[in-house]
Amino acid sequence: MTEKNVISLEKIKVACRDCSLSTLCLPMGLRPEDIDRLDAIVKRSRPLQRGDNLFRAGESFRNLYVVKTGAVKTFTQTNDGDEQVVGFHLPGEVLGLDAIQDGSHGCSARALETTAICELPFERLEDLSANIPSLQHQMFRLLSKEIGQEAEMMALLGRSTAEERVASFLLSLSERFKRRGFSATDFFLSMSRQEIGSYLGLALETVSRLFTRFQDEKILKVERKHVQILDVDRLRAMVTHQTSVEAPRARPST
Amino acid sequence: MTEKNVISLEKIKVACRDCSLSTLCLPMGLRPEDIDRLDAIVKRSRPLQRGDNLFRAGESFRNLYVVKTGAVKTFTQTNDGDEQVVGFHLPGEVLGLDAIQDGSHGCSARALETTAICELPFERLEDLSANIPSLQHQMFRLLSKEIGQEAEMMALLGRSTAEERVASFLLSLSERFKRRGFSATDFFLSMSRQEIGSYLGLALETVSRLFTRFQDEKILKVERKHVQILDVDRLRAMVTHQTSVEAPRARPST
DNA sequence: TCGCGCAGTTGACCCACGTCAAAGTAGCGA
DNA sequence: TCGCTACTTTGACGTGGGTCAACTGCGCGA
Repeated sequence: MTEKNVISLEKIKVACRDCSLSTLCLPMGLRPEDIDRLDAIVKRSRPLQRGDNLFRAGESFRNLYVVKTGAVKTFTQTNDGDEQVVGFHLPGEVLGLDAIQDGSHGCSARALETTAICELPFERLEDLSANIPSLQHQMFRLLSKEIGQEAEMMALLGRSTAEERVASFLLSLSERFKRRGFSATDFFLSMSRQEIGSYLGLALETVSRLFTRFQDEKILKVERKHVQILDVDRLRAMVTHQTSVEAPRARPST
Repeated sequence: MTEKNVISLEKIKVACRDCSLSTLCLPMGLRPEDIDRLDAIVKRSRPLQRGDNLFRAGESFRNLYVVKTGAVKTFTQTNDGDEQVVGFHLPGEVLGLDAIQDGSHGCSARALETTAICELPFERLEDLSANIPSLQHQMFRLLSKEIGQEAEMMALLGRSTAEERVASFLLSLSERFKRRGFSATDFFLSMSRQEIGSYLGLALETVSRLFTRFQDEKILKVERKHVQILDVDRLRAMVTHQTSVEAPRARPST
């Protein structure tokens, strides 16, 4: 409606082959002609505004969604009414994978800021996968990666202190921003302390206190949503309970 | 080596089409001729004894594994040395799904009791999937199901009290045994208190205390590994923080 | 059959974090 | 510009469950 939206609409109409996310997203590792076949089934709709739902828990499953720009949270409702954040999704990350199983979404997804989305009709994606071996392989990898990441998160929630959880969360964001070409040490949080706490299994006050403490200890500079990481090494050092398999010789001789 | 093992060896050589797990396992929903094609790539090796490793973290990924009889735990090492249990796997459940992504196993798998395994060479499974649409679909569902279950577990670890975790664990085992044709209310735990605690993010003492308390409250009868559930409804009532989406109208009017 | 060792139980203690409360602050609509 | 609301910070307090320690008892091997 505003001029800004018109500009966004132009921007999001980029084909997969020209998209800056192609090394992170589904097309990763596909041949150019296969990327075009994938591109042909992708729908690119109007961007979501902060607070808009992408889908709701219980809705029937038709599409996978990829974040193109912006950020999305996924969440469920607990029996006592309040929401449980299940994940945060940055550009290039896929949503809806848990819904393939029973044909309906197990969680809701809502934009944390203005967000552009690519929509992938799953039935057509399945057809295409059966015809493009490397796409099928890529799909399996994608699903497998999600399983591995969730297992890591389970380990974090099961074993770690509040300090480790917050440190781990910040490092995860930092690395994901970096891979997307943003600063690894200076970024804005699009989610509230409440949402971070819900995701990490902590009270929002605990998250706030840790941000303050990290700032006092010159590890971070925090001003509301704006975070600067001043000492990555000390953050890394906090994450001791992390599963030790995936990062062998992380610190060569330090 | 003993006569028992010889008998087991006979038993495990059952083809998929004759296997009692076929409604739980990968062949679910496949046409008989496709089941036979799947069966042709399945390897059935000698059973594992308690404590034997099926695979170790870091080993290169070749196969998916399905538990045929027995039970397996998957686990990682934490940086401070001790083990973190990631999952327990009963007959019909698939292991190794997280390894598809980067070609090596992110966790180790060890038999909790004498266990028979079906081995599925993943490359051949991929080829077959590309040729049998319903198998590809089944693979996607399988991976998706794992994602959904892990998300549920994350919610449990993030929000719940020790009581809820133990109740939830017992209900999960109960339902899984029931689907496999065993008693839902009378079963043996093949894992130690330590392992249960590690899985649930609790100290082993806390697990023990809760078993004792549930017994005092006539909800359970526990004698070491032998558990009898006396009052399922009260166990269910404890699991209040569970995500409310997947079980609508669980208690119609009660 | 005995004795060792490990799994499980139980008790005592205490601390990390949740809860409750209140004050400060940014952002937004009228 | 003001004032409302939602978010964040900070403090005070209580407690669930972790930790340490001692005891019990089953199961296995000699």
